[in-house]
Amino acid sequence: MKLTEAKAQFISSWGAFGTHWGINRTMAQIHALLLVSPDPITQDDIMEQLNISRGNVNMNTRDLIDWGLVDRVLIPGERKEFFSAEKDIWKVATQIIKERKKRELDPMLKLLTQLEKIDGDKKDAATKQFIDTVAGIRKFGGQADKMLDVMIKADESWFLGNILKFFK
Amino acid sequence: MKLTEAKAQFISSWGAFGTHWGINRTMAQIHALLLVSPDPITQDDIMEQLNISRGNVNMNTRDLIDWGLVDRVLIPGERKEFFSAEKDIWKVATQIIKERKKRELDPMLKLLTQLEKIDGDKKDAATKQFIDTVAGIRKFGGQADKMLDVMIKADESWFLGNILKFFK
DNA sequence: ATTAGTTTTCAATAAGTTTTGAAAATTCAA
DNA sequence: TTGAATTTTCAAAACTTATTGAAAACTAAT
Repeated sequence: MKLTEAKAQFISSWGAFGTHWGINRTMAQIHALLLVSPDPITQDDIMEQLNISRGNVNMNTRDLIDWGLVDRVLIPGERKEFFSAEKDIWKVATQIIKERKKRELDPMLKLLTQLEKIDGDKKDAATKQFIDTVAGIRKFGGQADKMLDVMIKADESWFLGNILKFFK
Repeated sequence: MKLTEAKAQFISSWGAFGTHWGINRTMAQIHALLLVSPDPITQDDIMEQLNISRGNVNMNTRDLIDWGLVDRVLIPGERKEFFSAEKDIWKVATQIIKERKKRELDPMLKLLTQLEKIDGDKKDAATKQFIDTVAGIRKFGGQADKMLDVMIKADESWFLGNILKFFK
């Protein structure tokens, strides 16, 4: 397989992969393109390589920047803005975990804590079932939350070194 | 807050939550409804409680069954089919992990392994960058894969007990 | 201050996904 | 068998989300 073909394959698969994770196809493709580009590239480069409109590139690069996965780069003497992606996959992963935790897990845990406080007879089967289910999810979520916090703070080599010992 | 209100809130939030994870709103809502129902319920119950069509209930319960999250239950003397969800959240989580690993992670790792084998001059910046990026993702994915395998096989109390010691 | 280059916005539209509902298929009891 | 109850299917419709492209806003050089 040649480089050009491999890049196209990677970009397309990364895009499809992203859709399973609530990330839109184009955003994931732009991210993939930046991941395999050795140097920063412009809006026009992205438009041309992925065959998408300027507006689309603009919106999706902005989202990628909000996610902390892409940076604007200013190149001296150049009028246009350039974009580059963090290429260390550990940093990419921890950044995504950090954001999704903040946007999804934390609010869900807050809600579950509220829902556990319902008034009602704890002897009633429906009430008991509800409280048990909600409490179970909340406890599990709380453990996941703690675990992810440690992951975010950890350093890759420490983490992988230890996780392998743990999961011997 | 009263039970009915809390259930509605839970179902609606679980549905919204699901959309961030590539699961459609209705499927997540049906799952939520089953999670908080003490006894198995029928298609008609689901239709009525969530205000959705028979076809929709049918398709989404089938998907939930494919995911291994919901079971058909036969109640002696009843003509209709009943549905019930696994309520142990650890089992729910490991089941989801197992399925997503099979459907997404495993094929992605297979592809990345292929892409690393491209022909081309390893001295060329673009080629080198590509191979490095792909190899980085593949290695990281491989570790995640191993870790998830252990989780799937583990028992909840063992896992949470140890993970807390690990992440002291 | 003007202008050419560049980025951003956003209403219109296109594309994609979910839902409906009625017909077809299936199941089961008599 | 027959037929009533139930489940399944799937084309059409409704809804949701993503994309375009042209106008507006911004930026920097002259």
